Amino acid sequence: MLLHVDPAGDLPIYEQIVRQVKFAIAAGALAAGDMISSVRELAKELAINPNTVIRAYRQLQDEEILQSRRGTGLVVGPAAPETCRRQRIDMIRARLGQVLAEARQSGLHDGHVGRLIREQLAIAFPDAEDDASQTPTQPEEISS
Amino acid sequence: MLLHVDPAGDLPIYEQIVRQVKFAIAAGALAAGDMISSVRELAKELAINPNTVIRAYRQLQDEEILQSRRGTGLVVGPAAPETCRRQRIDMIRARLGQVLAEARQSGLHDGHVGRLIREQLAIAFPDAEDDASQTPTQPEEISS
Amino acid sequence: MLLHVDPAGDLPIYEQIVRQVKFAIAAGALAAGDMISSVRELAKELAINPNTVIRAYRQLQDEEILQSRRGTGLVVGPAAPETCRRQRIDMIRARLGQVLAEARQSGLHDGHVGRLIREQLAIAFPDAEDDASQTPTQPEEISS
Amino acid sequence: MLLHVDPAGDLPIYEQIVRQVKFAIAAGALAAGDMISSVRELAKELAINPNTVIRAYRQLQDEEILQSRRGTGLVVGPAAPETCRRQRIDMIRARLGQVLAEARQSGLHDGHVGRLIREQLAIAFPDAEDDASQTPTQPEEISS
DNA sequence: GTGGTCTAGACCACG
DNA sequence: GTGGTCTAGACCACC
Repeated sequence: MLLHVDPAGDLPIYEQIVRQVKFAIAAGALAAGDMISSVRELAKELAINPNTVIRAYRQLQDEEILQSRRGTGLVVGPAAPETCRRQRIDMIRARLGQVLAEARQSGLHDGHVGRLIREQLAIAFPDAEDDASQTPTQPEEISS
Repeated sequence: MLLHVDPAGDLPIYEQIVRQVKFAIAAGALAAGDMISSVRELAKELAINPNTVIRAYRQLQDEEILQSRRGTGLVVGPAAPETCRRQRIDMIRARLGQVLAEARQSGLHDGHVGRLIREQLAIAFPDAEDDASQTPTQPEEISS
Repeated sequence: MLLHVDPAGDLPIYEQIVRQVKFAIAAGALAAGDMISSVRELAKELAINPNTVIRAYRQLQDEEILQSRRGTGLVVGPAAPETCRRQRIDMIRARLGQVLAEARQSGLHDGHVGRLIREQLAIAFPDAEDDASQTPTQPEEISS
Repeated sequence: MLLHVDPAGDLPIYEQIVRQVKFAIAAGALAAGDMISSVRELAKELAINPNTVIRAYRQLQDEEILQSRRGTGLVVGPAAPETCRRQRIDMIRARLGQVLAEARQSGLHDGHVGRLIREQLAIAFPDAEDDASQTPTQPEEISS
């Protein structure tokens, strides 16, 4: 399992693990029934304490993303792929909603927000031919 | 000053105050030179610990958004409106960038993201005629 | 908060805490909005490690039984009483179903099972006038 | 031998085997002197580790439910049927006592509990005309 | 004072 | 080998 954590990030390490496992499942890198890295393995790989991994795995079990096979290890649950794909959408939607609501609350006009979105979209998805804004907008200054 | 605080929210209370004051200034609800609620007043109004208000005001002073006027109280600094407007843009831009980066990392295609953006934009800015996507997009289902 | 744990019991200590808190809420000893013993307090009271209490409290938070008020402590969530009362019923129902199913699977006749039930019922509810069943009780709804 | 094991269940696999063998003997499906599946056979049939079967069989030998017949395999011991029938009663009694005690501890009234019992009884023993209790049965000995 | 995160290490049951 | 529980103690942010 190829995952990476940043001990100095704003999210707790265990949360970073939880999210990355979910992303891996959502993206299909882990399928239902697959075994996941053992606690000790992952702890060594990430150079963190096993308890931190245990905590992440436990949360995933509580959400029924992982299932414990006693004495054997943890496997991806049957409903996990669908759950993870759904959660991913919901999370993005919620966070988009938050930031847009804040944008409005702070007095920003829709025009400004649209420009900001196109700008960031172009950074995040450079390969896509600017899909949300196929109008020939000249890259004007984005000011207050 | 009409601000509202959620003690169960994900952000610290003092941070919520800081942001809302900045938003109020950016939106023009508070102008340079205006006086701001006293610590005791605001603490009572929001039913929170005065120390929390003090901490928020102190941070605003450190950023030169507020200025102490001896014997009178705190007033909005002369450069505050411009500062707040600039910060607001930077913040929205940064958060948009974050959420879009995560969307990509989680394996979402640009098409999905575009739909989600238009969806949330329509919620946050219901009056604007859907500005970031002036193409005649059919309102298809947004699924996985 | 009057709770008691048995470190030698079959259930983990943290689980015992979780259940007893739920029982206390279901029974009305703790109402929505009430603050709960602090982690350190309870840990000292029960002579166990604070981490064990934290784990129990965290699980209760995950189930939205408790809510965290940053810097203040944990309070009983608004929906907790109803949730706990419902869970209590569901748990008893499930365990009854299990043991009865096992009784049948092991070849026990309904007559035997009936006798065992009356016997244990008389022990658990000695004050109730005999077993709860030979009266022609109208089959009302089984609710909270 | 028709037994079934759930690797994700709450009981250890070896315990599940032990119980099911005992149940089969108590119910008469296995009689004294009958041979039992070999370790390898059962392990293959259940798709589990032979060590797990060994552990289950060993426990059954320790309880003198099974006896080793040199060069032949394991057979059901002479006293096994009676032992299993007795244990079955004791187990059901104990578990009933537990769940009823918990019901009381959680603040449930005897009326609720009575209803729950009748409800689950009707599910577990659908053929018996309602619950076994409203007949004035003389409290005979509870034997096999 | 409060909860929250992380580390370190012991001990156990299970397969 | 696997996960699970518990202890001990450090450090942090928040109120």
